[in-house]
Amino acid sequence: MEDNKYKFWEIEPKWQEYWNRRGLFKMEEDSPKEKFYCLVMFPYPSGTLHVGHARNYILGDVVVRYKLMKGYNVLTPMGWDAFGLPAENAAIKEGCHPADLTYRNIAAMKNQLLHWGTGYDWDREVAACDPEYYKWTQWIFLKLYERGLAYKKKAAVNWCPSCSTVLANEQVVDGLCERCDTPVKQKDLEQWFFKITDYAQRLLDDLELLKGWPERVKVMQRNWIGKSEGARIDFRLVGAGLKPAPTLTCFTTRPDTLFGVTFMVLAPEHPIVGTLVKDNPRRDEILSFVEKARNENLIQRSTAGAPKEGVFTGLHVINPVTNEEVPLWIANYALMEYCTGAVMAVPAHDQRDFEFARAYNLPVRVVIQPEGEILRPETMREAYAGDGIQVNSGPFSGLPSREAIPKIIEYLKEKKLGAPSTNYRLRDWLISRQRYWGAPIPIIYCNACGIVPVPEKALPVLLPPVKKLRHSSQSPLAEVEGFFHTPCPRCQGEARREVDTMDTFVDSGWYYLRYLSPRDSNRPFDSELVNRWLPVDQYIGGVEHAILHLLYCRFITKVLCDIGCVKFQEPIKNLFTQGMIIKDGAKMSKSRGNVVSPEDIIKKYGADTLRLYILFIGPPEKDAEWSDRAVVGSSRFLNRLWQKVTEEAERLRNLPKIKIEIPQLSEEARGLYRATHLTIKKVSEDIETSWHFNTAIASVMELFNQVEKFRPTVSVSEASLTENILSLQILRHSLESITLLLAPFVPHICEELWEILGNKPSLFEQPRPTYDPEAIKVGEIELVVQVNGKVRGHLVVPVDLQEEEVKARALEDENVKKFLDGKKVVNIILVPKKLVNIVVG
RNA sequence: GCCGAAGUGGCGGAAUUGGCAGACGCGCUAGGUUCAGGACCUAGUGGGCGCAAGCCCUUCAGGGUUCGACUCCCUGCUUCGGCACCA
Repeated sequence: MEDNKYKFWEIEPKWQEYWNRRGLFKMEEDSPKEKFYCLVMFPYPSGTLHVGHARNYILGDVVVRYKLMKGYNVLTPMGWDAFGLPAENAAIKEGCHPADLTYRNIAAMKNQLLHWGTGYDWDREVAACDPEYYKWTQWIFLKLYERGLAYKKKAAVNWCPSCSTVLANEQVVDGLCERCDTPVKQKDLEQWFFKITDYAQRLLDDLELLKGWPERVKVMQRNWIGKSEGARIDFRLVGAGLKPAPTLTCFTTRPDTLFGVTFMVLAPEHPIVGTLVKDNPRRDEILSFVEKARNENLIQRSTAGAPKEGVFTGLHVINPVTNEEVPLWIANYALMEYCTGAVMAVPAHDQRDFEFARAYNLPVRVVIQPEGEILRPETMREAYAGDGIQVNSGPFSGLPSREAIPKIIEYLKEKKLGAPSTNYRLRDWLISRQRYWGAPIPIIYCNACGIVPVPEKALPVLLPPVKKLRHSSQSPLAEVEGFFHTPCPRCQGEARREVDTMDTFVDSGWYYLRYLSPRDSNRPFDSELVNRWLPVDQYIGGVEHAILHLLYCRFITKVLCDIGCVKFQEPIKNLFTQGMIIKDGAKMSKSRGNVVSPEDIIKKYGADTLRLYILFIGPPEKDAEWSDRAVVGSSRFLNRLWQKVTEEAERLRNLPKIKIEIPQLSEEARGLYRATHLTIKKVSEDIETSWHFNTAIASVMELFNQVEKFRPTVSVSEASLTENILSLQILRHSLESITLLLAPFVPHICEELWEILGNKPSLFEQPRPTYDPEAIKVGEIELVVQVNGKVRGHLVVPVDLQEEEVKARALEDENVKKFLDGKKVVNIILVPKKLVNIVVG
């Protein structure tokens, strides 16, 4: 039966072409239907997509097709996160232009997506490296600049010597460059920043609004923002002979330990250090320590548990509440980036201070005594950071430490010695990159006018062609004279362009807005459309973007909202973070050589098998181990389904339509009808409530196993003609239901089978089946009978049988009786429709 | 160190207002079909005892609550992820 073969290689291109022709994935501009914006994280055009990426896009496609069948007006756009380092590095290596490489990769990856049957509105395609796109990335920079949210400062920045660029804090992992694992160095450079810290509190507060986000992502963002509440406390510096005596302010979350301060430490980078060493007899010692600490590898210096080192300044500060003079040190564990760079040290109650005190023989003073033990400085082996009762704390002695905190803050405030303060770990977003392949920062430096933003109408600042890219320690654009040489837009005098480009996270921070009017050359996005279509109803992507990308999107949206360009505070209503696909116990990567190519699977089994296996592999939010062998299971199932439908099609297609009346069905047909509707219910619930497509598919497989066993009534007698037709009708109903239920998962084969069964395409314009409550009603149910919690028998009873009668029948069961023999029935527990448990003593 | 998630057959995984543990699939075993290989079909498949009916054990370990625990509580172990000299 060669004809009956499941020819996926013919079917799949045919339907892909059909959907495209029919415009199935085009959003309808004016439609009374409810909108649904389904967004998948746009890929970086690296060259090829592996099955891990496929999971992302297939999940998105399932949602899109499901929503189409539910009658939504669906927006399903796709684009390319096309600027970035890898393309530039590859271009240097190959001696070509990154644009050529990028567009070649885009073409290849687009082709992949087409073959997976994932549906997008390709008319809305965007690429971040397209001048028509980055023009508006630059526009966003200008808007932030106008509001004082983009600023330039000299800062010690993270410098990757291998990528020869600055990295954002977020791109430094364990002191190493996120991309190439090179140890990151500190370098002082003039850099552009976005003032995301202004939005720290709002970014934190509004996490509450994100009901449709996974909890773990919100927790990660919360930790990243890192809010700490406490106080700023001023300590007067003495001994330097300076008048007036300068004040050193430190931040603490534990004002309750203030009476236990026995010294203070400054970060080596603290600006006051320069002043302190003047006329200081210890000058050389101090400067050599500072020099050493500043040159120390950032990884070592900023790792918990690293040895505490410092140098005494010879100077003292005054504890504002005790008026006691305590020594001032400079120590490697104090960080200039966090808050004021000065730390009041309480060795008894802070582990780092404790280690430092022990190393340099500084006093330890206990001011909080825990319940049930007495701390003695001489015998302490570590700091006690918990709660307790205040001791040696002047007027606050005797108070529980929790209660002392607000009282001490209040006291400081009254005496003008300090103030309540909130601090965040979040730093401003460093966006300057000394690289070529990114959006140029639209700024001009004029000798006369200073920093001048490029006028909006002069956008885009185009990336100039370059002859040959190479690795260098400065921005490639600094070598293109025709680029940086420019008249000042204000005075027309001689001026210079900024030669740095923007971090690519700026590009991806707003792309979801551009999709609504991707070809509009007059504005970045159409506010009216954007306000109608956003927030994004469903965003799908990898959890690796939980912090950076998603935080930046939220930030940019809030800024645009403040400017009045959009009317919503949060861009993403529902977020789904899918798990990784693991191979041989590790993440797929070219260097590991464990990449599974979707194309290989498609060639052998077809795109629908690929899709089915990826969806069946496990719950989509969890990581899953890829198994080449297990793929055949999905292929087998589709083949069996194909065989069954094509075999039955002949007699089902021309079946006279008779309304299904449950009472007229044979027992077998009624069973199948019921199973069909239970499956419809189960699949709908799995999709709606949990996205557990693996169990949805399993239940369809179960139903299909039952369909294969089903034998329609074939009787010759005139009287049973209706029964014959009805039983075939049920078979047809089951097969059609299976086709409709599976359609979002395996769309090609389902379209084909739908047509073979005598229906008109596209089945995505069909409503999804809903379950018939009548169909799943039953007259009899099976109960479990337990004795002392162990299953001893089963009981089939009418649903509405009286409780007493059910109990009586349970006691009659032969096997149950064996366990009751000679024992006393203490209790009988009856769970309606589930079980009877007989408790014996 | 802090925060979070998870631990169930040979494997991926099912089962949650606490109610038959192991659905579905892979693999494996036996049989059929096939010139052969593959594909396909039928039956079986957590461990132990038994001809069978059935019985005992089993959801990381140990305790607890309950008529009943993979599910809830406590203690511990392991794995993974995030943050980390953040004052």
